[in-house]
Amino acid sequence: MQNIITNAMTVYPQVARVVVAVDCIIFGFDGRQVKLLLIHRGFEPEKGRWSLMGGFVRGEEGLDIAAARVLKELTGLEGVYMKQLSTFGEPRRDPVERTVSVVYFALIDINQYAAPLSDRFRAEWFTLKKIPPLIFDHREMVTQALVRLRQDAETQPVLFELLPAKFTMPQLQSLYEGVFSRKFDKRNFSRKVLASGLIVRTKAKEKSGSRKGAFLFRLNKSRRTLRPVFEHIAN
Amino acid sequence: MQNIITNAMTVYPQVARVVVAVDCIIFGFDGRQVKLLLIHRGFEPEKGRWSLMGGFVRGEEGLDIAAARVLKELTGLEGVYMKQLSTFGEPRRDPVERTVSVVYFALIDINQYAAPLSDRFRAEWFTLKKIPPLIFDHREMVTQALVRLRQDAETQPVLFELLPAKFTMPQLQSLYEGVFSRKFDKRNFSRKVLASGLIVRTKAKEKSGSRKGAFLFRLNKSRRTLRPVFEHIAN
DNA sequence: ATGAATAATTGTCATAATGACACTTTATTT
DNA sequence: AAATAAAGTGTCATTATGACAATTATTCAT
Repeated sequence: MQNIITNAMTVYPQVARVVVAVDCIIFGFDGRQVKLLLIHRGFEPEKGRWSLMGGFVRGEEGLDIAAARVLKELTGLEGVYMKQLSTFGEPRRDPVERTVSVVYFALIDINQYAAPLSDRFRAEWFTLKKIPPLIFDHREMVTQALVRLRQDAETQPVLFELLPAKFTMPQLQSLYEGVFSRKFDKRNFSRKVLASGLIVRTKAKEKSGSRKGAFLFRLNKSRRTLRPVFEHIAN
Repeated sequence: MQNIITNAMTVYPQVARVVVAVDCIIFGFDGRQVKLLLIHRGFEPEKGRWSLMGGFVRGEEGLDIAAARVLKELTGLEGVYMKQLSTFGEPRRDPVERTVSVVYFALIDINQYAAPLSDRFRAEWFTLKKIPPLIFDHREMVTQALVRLRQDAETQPVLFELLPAKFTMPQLQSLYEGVFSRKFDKRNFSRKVLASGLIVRTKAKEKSGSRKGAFLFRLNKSRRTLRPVFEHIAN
């Protein structure tokens, strides 16, 4: 494997070169609440303060790859599907040196990923209402991610990423309520979700957390977008 | 004004530094069709081929600022509101040197901005169906921008950015049809748009392009999102 | 065994939004 | 005055929505 920049290659003259970083925002759902994963930053400046999972992009590494690597290194999480959110590049956002940061975000089912997070990593989950002060512009990143998450969730069935393969209707509703910070009527909620044809009821029941037990649902194999696609101007 | 990186400042050791660029995608509407603005690239490699408006971010310059400057330099356009789309950073996307490009996009009313584009710039408008081959990954950037534009237009009244202050109902419908690449029923279309309360009919008529003439509409002063916000899961 | 307690599940009705559909109006041109 | 071209407008059947509360299934306590 060779270095991509060899002596023979032309390079753009007179152009500033800067450090490029990635930051990862991981939202999780534990069946009750939507949470955000944070770590204690491991190096100066701001060492020890709460931070998103971030790191520098390496020479021969694409952005998506870098984000996956950084997440793995700092939390042990692997195979998490992350989407690019936005890029932050104010000249002084990082006091050490100009750093442009590409932000990724993902949704996961906390219970599914509980194991890797355990010991050697100092990552912790925070509910959205109790996010501690974060370094740099990380708080702004999270705010933007939430806006985007809600926007996406309005038009696409993305929130199912946060659930286990089988889930109950009350869990699904809590999830939506958590993400949108509001309550829904349970009769209307289930009517609407079922009408979408996206989920199917199984025969099994989940029997913890309630005396009666709740039926488990799963995603319909033939996943589609909710309603052929939402268009406020249609036909 | 000082340089932000002084000798006294610590810098991150062992970290790769790369060129950061911005590329601008400008969508326009001329009353009939949605179009894309392109220029002949002015430097090697790929000099002379069609390209988005791009340039390098300077040392002390934020990303938004850089995008506005680059657009101005290459097209003369000023005061265009651009939104960040996404960042492209595959290691070999630019064959000269690794370059991470932050992509911005905007919507404008072509007629309003006709003047600045005129002579000394070699920018040209292309209909979406006749986009020529573009350099690097610019075609992919445009594709993503269109997806995003449609997504945004489904939930927010963004398309009005593409229209002059006063516009006719048939123009508005053409715009939506152009962006979504489909036809709408004019009765249902106007019913729906009017029901949103977003636009108001004026007494004036636009009398070119039709014998009868068409009433002019304007945006309602009290702009809101179309319907309090679209939620596929609500209440 | 019985009853109390807890959370899940389910239905109605009035109103609003949607989609399919075609004729009338207005002003110009011939 | 008639033809033409595009703009403007109405109905109806179907579906989606939002507001609303009683019933069911199970466990726990007595």
